[in-house]
Amino acid sequence: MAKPKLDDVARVAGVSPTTVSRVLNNRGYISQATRDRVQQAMAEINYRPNAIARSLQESKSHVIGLVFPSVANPFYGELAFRIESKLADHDYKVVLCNSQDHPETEARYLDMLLANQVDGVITGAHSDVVANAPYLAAPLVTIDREETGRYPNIRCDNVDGARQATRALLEGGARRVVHFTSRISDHNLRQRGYRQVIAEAGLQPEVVELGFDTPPEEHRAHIYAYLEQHPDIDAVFASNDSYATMAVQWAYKTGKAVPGDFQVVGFDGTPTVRSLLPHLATVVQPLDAIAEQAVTHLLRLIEQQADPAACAGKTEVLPVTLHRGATLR
Amino acid sequence: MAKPKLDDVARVAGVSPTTVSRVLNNRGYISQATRDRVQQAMAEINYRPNAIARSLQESKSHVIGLVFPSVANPFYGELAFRIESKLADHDYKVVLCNSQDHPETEARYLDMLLANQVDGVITGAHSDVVANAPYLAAPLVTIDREETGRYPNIRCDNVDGARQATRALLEGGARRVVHFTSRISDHNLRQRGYRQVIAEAGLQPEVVELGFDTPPEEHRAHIYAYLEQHPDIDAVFASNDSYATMAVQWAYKTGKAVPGDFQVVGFDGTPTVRSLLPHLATVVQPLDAIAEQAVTHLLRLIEQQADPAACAGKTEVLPVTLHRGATLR
DNA sequence: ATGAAAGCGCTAACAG
DNA sequence: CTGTTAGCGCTTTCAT
Repeated sequence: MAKPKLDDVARVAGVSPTTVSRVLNNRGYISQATRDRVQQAMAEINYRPNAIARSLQESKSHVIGLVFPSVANPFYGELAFRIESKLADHDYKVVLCNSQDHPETEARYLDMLLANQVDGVITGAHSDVVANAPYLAAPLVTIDREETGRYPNIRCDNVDGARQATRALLEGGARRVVHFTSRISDHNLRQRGYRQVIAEAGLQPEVVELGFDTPPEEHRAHIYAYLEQHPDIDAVFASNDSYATMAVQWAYKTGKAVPGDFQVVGFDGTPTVRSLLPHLATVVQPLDAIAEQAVTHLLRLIEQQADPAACAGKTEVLPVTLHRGATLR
Repeated sequence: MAKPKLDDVARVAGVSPTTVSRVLNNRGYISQATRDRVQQAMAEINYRPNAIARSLQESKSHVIGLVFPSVANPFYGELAFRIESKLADHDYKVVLCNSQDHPETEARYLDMLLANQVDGVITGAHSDVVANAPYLAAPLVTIDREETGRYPNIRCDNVDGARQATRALLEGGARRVVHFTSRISDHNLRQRGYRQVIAEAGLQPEVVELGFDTPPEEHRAHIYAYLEQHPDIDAVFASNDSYATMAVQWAYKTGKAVPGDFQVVGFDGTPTVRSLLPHLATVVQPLDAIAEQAVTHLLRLIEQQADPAACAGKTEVLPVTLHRGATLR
């Protein structure tokens, strides 16, 4: 037989649909007797309310869209896990979207999410489509981006992290520190921190761009080749732990002593990477705080219907910590 | 102003809602002139169909529930990424659920998903709630479980992987191979493969249970303590790469030569781990094939309304490959 | 080729 | 305390 609906419960219990709805939502006055009869009827026919019909009625889906480059990347995987868990505590579901940093993919996902009447969106995508979309129908919070002036942004203190990392390398005696990054940009805050400290030390910055959507093995080849060609580089500050690990592996392969001859610091420091590679020095992002803030901000926007314009450019910058591991002198 | 609805388009275009619906879905006959007028009206008021209303009407949500222990774990993160991408190609959305292997959490998620009228469920959860639920309203496919007899299961060849790993350790000269696993069980196929090869070699199996929902650092402590107390262990077969890495780290710390004095093989071999730790020997699961099969099976169940009973116990066992790395002699 | 009316499953006025 | 009625936004008979 077909799925029982509210009307079926009403019929079995011998009451009106309204009454059933009332006991379901615990609204209004109902006699204990009726309540019991209704509940019994529900149990009897194994009734489950249809959330879609409800959503249509209240024009609220209780769904949040999560747009990330890819949860295959532990940084986003960890974040997605935390965000989903926290949202679940508030009875929100999460629709997962892996944009792979393709602008068109991102745009398609955004469209899809809006068509699905999501109550909000959290995005950590790199491309600019989502974060620069004109004001959306749903509240949106971005993670780890430069300010857009449009949507709130939650991120760690990238400049400070980069400064700490670079300074630590110099204090360890590095004379030539290269910075590997995905994309060169003046807005890139990790790059900015690196450049600051390098300049303060009277050195020349050396930033190598590895590209976003190229496969990991190309990054590796690029890193190896660069280090090969510049043998007097004695330190690497990488904009993520994957690049950092590749640099360390190159050093091992080449027979360089780490951190004796060659120091490395990465960025992100997810639990996954720190457990797998405890010796890797890295700037640790406060994943939990980021997730917490993103969720809190979004829910505030959704629930108290805070004025989006007011929260527009709001940014939350969370502190990082340097994990010194054993690739730093 | 409020979101434009289909009726608004109809009014602007000077036609009936039915006609608008027709051009929207490309159904029935409509004159080119009308079609154009309607499309223009849509563009004019920036109309987007409401997917929720549609879902209610067609009683089909185009949503798949994905229940995993946690996408913070690269194995599930990678799988989630692939599954979501493949489902997106077929216009299905994914609702993400991290059950953390808590049976009650899993049960709650399942309830939620059914209330939300998902068209199907894919689960890789360890606990038995989902996989042993009585026949559900929606098709369900499980990943990496023993057969339930109820739902189709997609998995890699755990027995073969374990056999290959254990055999490789023995061929490398190991005399005492311990197996670290999450949970001891006769149904555990990796354990079974290990025991088979150990028995064939006339040795005693040695299986250590580390527990599922304990934090990683407890696993590490447990592994270190066990190895400390049994100094003549010269090889480890771990049921995942996290345990394997811990064993390797213990060996480094203790000054044992790897693989000279101490060999290690893990399991899973996700791209993440292989990139971070290329030297770790591990049984590589065919992630892409697993995702592909899971999606294909599920869509088949959903779309051609294949008889669930027919597909019930169906299992798909995919081949693994041993990555020898450098922790294996 | 187009429209009127009914209904997907539920909730919210408004009565009583 | 409970029921009647209308409607969320869309699709779908059934007419015309």
